[in-house]
Amino acid sequence: MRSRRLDYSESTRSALVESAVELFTKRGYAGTSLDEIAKRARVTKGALYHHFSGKQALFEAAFDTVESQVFDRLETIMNGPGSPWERALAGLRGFLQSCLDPAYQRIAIHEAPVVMGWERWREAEERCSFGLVRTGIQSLIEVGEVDDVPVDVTARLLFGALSSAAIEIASSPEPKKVSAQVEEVLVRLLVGFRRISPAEHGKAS
Amino acid sequence: MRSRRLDYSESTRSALVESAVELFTKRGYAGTSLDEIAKRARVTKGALYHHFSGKQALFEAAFDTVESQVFDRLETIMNGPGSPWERALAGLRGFLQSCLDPAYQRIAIHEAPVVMGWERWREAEERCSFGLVRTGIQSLIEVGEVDDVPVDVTARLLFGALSSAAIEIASSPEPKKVSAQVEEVLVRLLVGFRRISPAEHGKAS
DNA sequence: CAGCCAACATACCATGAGTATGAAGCCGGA
DNA sequence: TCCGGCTTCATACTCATGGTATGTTGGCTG
Repeated sequence: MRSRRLDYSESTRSALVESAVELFTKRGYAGTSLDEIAKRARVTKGALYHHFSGKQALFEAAFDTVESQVFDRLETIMNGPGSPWERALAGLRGFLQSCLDPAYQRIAIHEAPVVMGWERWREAEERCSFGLVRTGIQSLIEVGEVDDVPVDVTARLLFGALSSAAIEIASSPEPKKVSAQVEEVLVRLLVGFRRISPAEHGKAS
Repeated sequence: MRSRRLDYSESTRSALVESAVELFTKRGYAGTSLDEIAKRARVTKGALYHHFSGKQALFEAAFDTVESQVFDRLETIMNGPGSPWERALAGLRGFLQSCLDPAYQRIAIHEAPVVMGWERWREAEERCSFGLVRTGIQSLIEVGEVDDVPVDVTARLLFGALSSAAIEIASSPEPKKVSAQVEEVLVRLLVGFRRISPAEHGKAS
């Protein structure tokens, strides 16, 4: 039988992470103090340091939560129905949508590479959103929809473009308009990579 | 006649900026202390705070120097000889080359958006590298080489892709190979945007 | 129910950004 | 040439904050 203490423990831990996500999103990593995070979770710094080895570790926990949320969502899209091409387009829209979440944007896209270090961030992303972009391109190539381009590099380029675009969208006064433009350009871009005859385009997009 | 004091003053100021560039590049913004920067410039924190209002201001000064270096280089390329298409490709290579500089990479690309805030970074980039990408695309459209895509968004996408690619290149064990792949994919991408007949491709690339 | 240990709280230390004040030397004017 | 002022910097602090060391409480286990 599950111990009562473990329930409590896990509860405070998740409260800390949740608090961290909110505050890191609002004021950034450097701008938020551990006392503040602990206070918002209604515990003290002692509890925080019991559950996490330090500020970085807490940030990575926050990163994991926001990242996994987006990942779950995109995974269902990418493994959903439709042709690889359609799923790729749907995934693209899904990613742009996800990037509108302030938490994902600031924590996972903006600050994570700086706070965690680029190498570690890259590693984590490999198993998450970036990994999906990668496999998406991979499958498009395998099915023959797209020419045989270097997968890693192409995925990196696309991911970078998507991230920038997402921030542009979020910080724009007219997100809807910019979002539509981004989609237009991206589709145009992907179509440029296609092998299939132009007759297919209307059907896919 | 130029005062002697002004010479001294400017000298220490530039020494501080130079020191800041080196240390920020090596250990990042959060990882370097002002005492360290001042010590390397053979002055004390008092001098530092006389010339700059704080750590952020010093960072922005460092940002400006590395950014302007790259800008100067790219500007001569973009305003150089050749067709808009050729100059665009040359500028592209120039940018990738510039991104291999650790200082530009860490300060201007990685940390600046976080330290300065994305809005301010965007503003600064508008007048620098990003501005060049923008005007490059603009002129390609005007000449009729490229379809009439939304300039702002396309520039943002391309710039994001380029930045990511540059980091990928720099942190790769085989930079040459990755760099070549990036160029391949990018050219492929730009060609997808072209209107002109495929016969022109060989000449341009 | 005894005592042990996880789960915290409290009190402390060290570092580093920012500030207040002081000294030193260049510059212009008498 | 000498003097007042002002720029340029140095020294000595304060304060916020990440991290640590130690104390305390309450559930669980034999």
